[in-house]
Amino acid sequence: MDLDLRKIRYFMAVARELNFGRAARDLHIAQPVLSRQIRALEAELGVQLFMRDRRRTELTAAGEALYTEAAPLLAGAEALRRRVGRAGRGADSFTVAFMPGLTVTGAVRALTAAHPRMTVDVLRTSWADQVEVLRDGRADVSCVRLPIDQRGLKVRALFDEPRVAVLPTAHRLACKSELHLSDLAGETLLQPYDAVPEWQAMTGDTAPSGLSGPSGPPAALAVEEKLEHVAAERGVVVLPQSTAGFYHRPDVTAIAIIDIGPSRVALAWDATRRTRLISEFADLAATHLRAP
Amino acid sequence: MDLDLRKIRYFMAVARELNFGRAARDLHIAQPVLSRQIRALEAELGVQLFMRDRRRTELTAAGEALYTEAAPLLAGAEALRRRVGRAGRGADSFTVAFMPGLTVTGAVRALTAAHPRMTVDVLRTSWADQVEVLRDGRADVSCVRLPIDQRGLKVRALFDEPRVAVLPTAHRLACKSELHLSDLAGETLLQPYDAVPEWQAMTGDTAPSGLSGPSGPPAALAVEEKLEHVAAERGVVVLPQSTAGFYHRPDVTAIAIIDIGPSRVALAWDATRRTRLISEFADLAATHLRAP
DNA sequence: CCGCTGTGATACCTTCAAGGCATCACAGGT
DNA sequence: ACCTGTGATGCCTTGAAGGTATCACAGCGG
Repeated sequence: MDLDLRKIRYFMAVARELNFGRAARDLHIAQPVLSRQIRALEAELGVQLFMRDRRRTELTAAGEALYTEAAPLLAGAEALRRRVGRAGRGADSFTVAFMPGLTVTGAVRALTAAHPRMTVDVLRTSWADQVEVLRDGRADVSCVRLPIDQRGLKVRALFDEPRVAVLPTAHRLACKSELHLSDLAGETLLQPYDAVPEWQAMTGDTAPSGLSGPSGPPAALAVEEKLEHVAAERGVVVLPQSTAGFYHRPDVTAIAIIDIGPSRVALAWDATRRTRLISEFADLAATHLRAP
Repeated sequence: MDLDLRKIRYFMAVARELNFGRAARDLHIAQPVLSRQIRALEAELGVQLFMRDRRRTELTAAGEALYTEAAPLLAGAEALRRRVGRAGRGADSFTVAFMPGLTVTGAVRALTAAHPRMTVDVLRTSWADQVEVLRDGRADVSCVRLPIDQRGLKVRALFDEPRVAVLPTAHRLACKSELHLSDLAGETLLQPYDAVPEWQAMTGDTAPSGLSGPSGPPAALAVEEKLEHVAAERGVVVLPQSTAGFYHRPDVTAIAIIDIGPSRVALAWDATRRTRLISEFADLAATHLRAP
């Protein structure tokens, strides 16, 4: 009758690993159990999900469909449990997530003033988190930097801000008041190429999403770590102005790049949620959040 | 670990009925089973969902939260199963839903031409269905008449069209070429007031959503039924021009109302879905679907 | 006051699905 | 020929979900 979220979660593990044994270990169950559960799921859906070939396991078309569509369902279930738990703890609360460098205080203050009996929480996110917190219910709205995967979300643009290059203070360019992107030719970019599309156009570099430099550190670094690498003269990073301005250390310098697309900051929320408080906060954010 | 959709469905039944016995009968299970399942759900969520009072059953705040948030989750599960089933049947297909009176042929033709190997289905909806089909996966896009509940959906406006009054052909106004809303003062409106907001402003009538007239027939009539009532001179209805034009019968006449807000037609789709085909169809719809 | 009715909860049993362990069947490599 | 890694089968145990019978209690009518 109802489909079983446990089985769906099992399926997701197998689809990720494409290997029943490893997936079973990840799930902390025995492999035969997993085999049977997947067969049961296939029977229940009336559809074959995997092509098992004694030697390798592959997704069928139906399996692909399930793999892409099931993630939001599981996230939705998690979000539901979080929100109900919060409602049960009696707290009429509202959580605003934000990326480091963005300041949501003004809008949060205004919301608190409008609803004195409500608890307004804030939650710091990272690049990886900024949308996730909406899908799993940890936050009601999230102040994000575009681009994001907008599926399942409503997004409202707040403001644009210039992007800056962060250089070692000792760098030959560090004394300039502004830069063109071409000034950076030959520098090593310490971040995934797709974070700065113009870089790719300039250098022709198309490595998927690793860091440049042959032995570069792994991707998805925290901003603090990136700055550490810059200070060590291992390369440069390009950041939104407010992000770079948020961390100040004497050994690195941020300089505006004038011929590069701006970074856009937006407010995002779950498209299925109630609208009252969220749209109220969106209005407040639009008036209180501006480029620095 | 994972929450159990069966229990959620049981909860929804109890929350609807606010009575364990009746809910159990609706679910075709015994009442003690339902009591235990709800208690188990409460234990699992760590939250009380109902205030049981020997005499009546009421939702707690957490229960309210669950009641409003669980519906999209259950619909999403249903949609998932539908889509996977369809993918399993091998058909790479795309389903376009539409309200009666709207003609989607042009856009469907264009999509078929662009993807000759894909099956493009169409699905007729009603006012009650037009959004439901998206939430439960019966359609990929739906050509709707606004306003709709936009939660969980993306919406793109297509065109506006005038609204007409449908009168008995024998009516004193049936020979006019156009009407003002005030011409209809004193007529009986055979549809929910909120379908025509201006009517409410004109007459001061504020009955919630029943039909006017003391012994009016029940709400949510099909268009054909409304026309039948009009022909029987029991009152008038206000419809979008294309809806009225779609059904022609000699005993009723449609006349444009010139001082009333237009009816807006839009394309809507599930906000969580993949975007490729949908946005392609949205572009086709924007160019091919126009006011008649 | 007593008994009737409708409410949800409890007790006890049965069935079946989910879990574990041991083992099999088979494809590739050494 | 043997070993290794793969997923599938067989058999057992446990626990959850289902059922029936019954209880405890609030309200109502006589």
